[in-house]
Amino acid sequence: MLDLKFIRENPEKVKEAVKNKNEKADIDEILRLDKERRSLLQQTEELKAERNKVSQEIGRLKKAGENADEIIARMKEVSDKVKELDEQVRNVTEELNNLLAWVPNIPHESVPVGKDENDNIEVRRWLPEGFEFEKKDFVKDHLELGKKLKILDFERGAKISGSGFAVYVGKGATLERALINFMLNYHIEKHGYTEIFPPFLVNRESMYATGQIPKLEEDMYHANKDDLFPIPTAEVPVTNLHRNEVLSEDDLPKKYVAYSACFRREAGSYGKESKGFLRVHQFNKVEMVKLVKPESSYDELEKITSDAEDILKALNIPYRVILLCTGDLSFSAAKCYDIETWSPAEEKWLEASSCSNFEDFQARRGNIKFRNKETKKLQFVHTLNGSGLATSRLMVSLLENNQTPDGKIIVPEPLRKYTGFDVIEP
RNA sequence: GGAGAGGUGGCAGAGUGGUUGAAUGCGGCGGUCUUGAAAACCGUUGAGGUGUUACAGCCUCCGGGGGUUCGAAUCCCUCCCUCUCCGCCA
Repeated sequence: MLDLKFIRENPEKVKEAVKNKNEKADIDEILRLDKERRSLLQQTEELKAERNKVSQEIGRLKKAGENADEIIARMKEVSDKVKELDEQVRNVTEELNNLLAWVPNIPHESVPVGKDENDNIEVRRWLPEGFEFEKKDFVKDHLELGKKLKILDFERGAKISGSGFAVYVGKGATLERALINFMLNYHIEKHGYTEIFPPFLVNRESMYATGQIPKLEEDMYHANKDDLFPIPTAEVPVTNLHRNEVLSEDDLPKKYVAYSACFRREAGSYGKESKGFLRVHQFNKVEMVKLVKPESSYDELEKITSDAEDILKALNIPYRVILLCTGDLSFSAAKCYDIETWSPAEEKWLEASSCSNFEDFQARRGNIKFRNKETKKLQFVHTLNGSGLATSRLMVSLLENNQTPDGKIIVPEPLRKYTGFDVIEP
């Protein structure tokens, strides 16, 4: 959520952000409601001030045993009027908040203005030694590999749950688990994150705070009876750990890493991009979340991105880092890097990580503050998160890049102590 | 699922209709003392909104929402949450 005061004072900036992000929040209507609300507020507050004053006077009169019937009758009228105005204020405020919930965060000045993913900018790429883009004859895609090696079973996933659900079998399951453990331990030991194992179901307030609601509500699963949402990412429960809290400045930055399954309806997305692991309704992800002081959030964004990259370097997987343009930037983010890994079979880059700075957008929605030692004032923290990383797309690159001409998969060295085997063969 | 207790400021904890935005303690901040620190002592210390060049002023907030009343932390309704005991259960 943006500060209403900021919108009031910088309507053009906000409108530009809405336009550049391909959103459609009605800023003029917000300004109109804001004006109306403040005017109503002024009227009620004046009446309330009078009521408070006279009510005290009534108290004094009664204590002195004097008659106050006449004043009480007059105050009854004032009170009724206040009630009427309060009702109006309530309605206008609700309408205002509903609109405000649809105003996206403003992109950082370093974010290129653009329409869609075609305007994103590649900032760097990293390739293993001796890597070649040219497709080799023996290369199979992850579906074929998964089937031949009996480690992935999408047919049975579809049977028991529906399309877009994977079953990991045997060494495939072990490899998945190894990846998760490897990534968690790496971030804990080498990057100093604190591990969180969060609930996978969260309430509506949590979904609102991180910005999934209202805009993306249709993409979320929902347990109707209890109004709980299966999390689309561990970002939601972990960022919400400190919702409605005042943190000490000494506690910042907070650095958390969490494994979770992630659940997404992916409503309306189908076609080419959806085969096998490229788009699934449930996948595993190790997520990093940081709560930091505002002045350091952009340095922290670079760090969180490089923390994610370290995993890929350790696993020797080719990747590139993309700076998203305004049109491709998510609703809540001010700046975001995507990390894409190479799929030799698809011959394209697959998004495996997204590292974002939300500045105080989520913190304002979730009311996450800290006490600034210097100014002694309360201030919103800045929140960031980055996938470190999502296993599904990573698994595609991992299998495809480590396959041998005779159809085996060589397990990357760092994973072996977690898998207990070096190779997967038919 | 059943029975009971409770949700008050950063924390603990008083307060049951009229100068209570809220006693007291802890914590925080500032100071005195000290070579320095601790202890002790003194002072100070909630948030949001509106408004102002800046102050001031005013309004709201005692889990959320609604109601009664001239006036609500205090009374009523409703929802949520936490804890204890019992039951069921991976």
